[in-house]
Amino acid sequence: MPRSPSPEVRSLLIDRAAALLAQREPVTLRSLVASTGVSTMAVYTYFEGMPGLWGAVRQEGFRRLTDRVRSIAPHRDPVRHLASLGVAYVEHALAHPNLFRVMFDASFDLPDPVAANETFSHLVAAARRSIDAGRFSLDNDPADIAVRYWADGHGIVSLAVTGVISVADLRRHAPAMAAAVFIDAGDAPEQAHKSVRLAWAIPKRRT
Amino acid sequence: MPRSPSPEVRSLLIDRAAALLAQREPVTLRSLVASTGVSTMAVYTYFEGMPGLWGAVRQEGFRRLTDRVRSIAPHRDPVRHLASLGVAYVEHALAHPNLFRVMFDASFDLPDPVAANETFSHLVAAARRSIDAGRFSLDNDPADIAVRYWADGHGIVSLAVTGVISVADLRRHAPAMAAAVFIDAGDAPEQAHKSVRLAWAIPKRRT
DNA sequence: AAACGAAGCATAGCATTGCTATGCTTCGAT
DNA sequence: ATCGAAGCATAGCAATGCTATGCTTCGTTT
Repeated sequence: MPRSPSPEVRSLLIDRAAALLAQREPVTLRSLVASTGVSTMAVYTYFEGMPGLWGAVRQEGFRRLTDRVRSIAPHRDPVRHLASLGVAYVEHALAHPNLFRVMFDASFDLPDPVAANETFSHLVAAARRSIDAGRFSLDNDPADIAVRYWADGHGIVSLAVTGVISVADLRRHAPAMAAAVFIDAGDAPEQAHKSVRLAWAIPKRRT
Repeated sequence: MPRSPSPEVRSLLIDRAAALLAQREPVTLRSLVASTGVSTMAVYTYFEGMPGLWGAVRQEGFRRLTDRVRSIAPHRDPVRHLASLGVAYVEHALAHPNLFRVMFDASFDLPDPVAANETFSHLVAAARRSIDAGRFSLDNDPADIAVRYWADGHGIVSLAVTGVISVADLRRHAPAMAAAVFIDAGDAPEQAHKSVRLAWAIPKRRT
């Protein structure tokens, strides 16, 4: 049998790619392996080439987002919890803007729909709890609310990450937009605004 | 004095880049000039390199969007007009998905904030008319409504273009999301839904 | 009208990119 | 102890964006 592959090398390369990305340095085959001790062939052994590496980096981005989302303790106010998920999404994108771009870079033909699924399922679950708690109307499909809420946050974040609007505008508009989605889902305006305000007031991680 | 530069070559290259993009073929320096009769140096004469070309392609994308937006005759119902602008945005992105991606590709350090301004000003104007007509609350800032409406549409379109959601889901959610923004701005729910429904019912251009 | 010269731009060659070919090394199975 | 499949280092390939160089063009000048 062969020499066993070391998962360490794999995550080493992914981490280095993420680091280069964060430093705004070009992520090339040779810059990746530089100062890692491994040769360029490792990228082909573990990722079958650069596109495969990008796919892995993308998954890593979703994994970090998922970690962040999982770290949010469910709140007794399900709408506040849902709002907190949106905060996590925004903070993740602002903390890792280049990683965020790679995550949604459509130049991959591998749509990799699984990567985002866990995050999405958290949204759906929170939406369902909000319905069950009587905050959202019973005729809502939790998945529909989740899609709209996601699209909502994704849009304002994307515009900020691409520089079309400022981060200050993002922070100004995002809470109001979230509240609008919740109100549209049937929540009472005052309750929606309160839940959103509390969710956004929590101090954010810098990671 | 020199040989005068020909704007024809400039737009020829931009159009060819857009065409390659639409055909999902790689846009490289040499593939650009192939079968155009000009040499690779033309790209440096007119665009100072590939990044400059990408910037020009991006502007071209916004120019086409602006053309589409300008072609929308103002409606006596200002909210319906505003909704139609959103429809144009969605149809533009679906008709030219790769161009849409380049338009919002943040790998350019040139934010080129002017490019999107005309489209944005149309949104602001329609929002202002909606306020003046009494459809939206007087305490709204038209620019705020415009930003939120844009972010709203941009988000759902981006998720569709990157393959996270289907185009069918896009068409299902986009009208409801638009209506939610309008209702949040103060419009009566029934009127908002009616204006949106009529705007989306108009047959779309294929361009 | 003839000469000048600045700018367009065609050709050729450069460093860097992702990738492949090749062979050495490692290490579990027999 | 031997074999062989897999890891992986080295070297070299075509393609990329870019630069250097010089020819061509054509408005300006006298």
